[in-house]
Amino acid sequence: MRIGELSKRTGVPTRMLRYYEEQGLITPRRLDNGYREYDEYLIDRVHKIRGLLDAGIPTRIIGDMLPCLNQGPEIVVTDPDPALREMLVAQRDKMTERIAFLEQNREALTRYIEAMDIAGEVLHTRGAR
DNA sequence: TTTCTTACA
DNA sequence: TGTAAGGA
Repeated sequence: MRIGELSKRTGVPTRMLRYYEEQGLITPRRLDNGYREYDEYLIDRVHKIRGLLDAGIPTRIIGDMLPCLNQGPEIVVTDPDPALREMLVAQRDKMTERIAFLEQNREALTRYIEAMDIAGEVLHTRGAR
């Protein structure tokens, strides 16, 4: 498929798909006319990239992680890189902090929504509109 | 019509 | 990221 279809199927703007390519995150083939040709599996890859990006992980590290993403639960590491390991541990810790932060905000939202519902109940009780 | 590259906001 | 230019 070409970039337009991949964009529709992943919800990622073509602009970003070209950017990911620039960063070495995806490498589509080229058609004779120079158009990019993407394989089906890249849809999943783009989704994973989005997930990591949304989690706040820089594209540079995502590039290092990519080989792990394509493998299932049984990850096979051929060349253990101590430096990369350090980066990933640091990223994981940041992610943990982020999750805790999000949980707090989720609770705050829940409380506010409840307050709104209560206010709504009052209006109904009064028969107001 | 869709995509391409480059470049600016 | 969005958008514009100038082609194919």
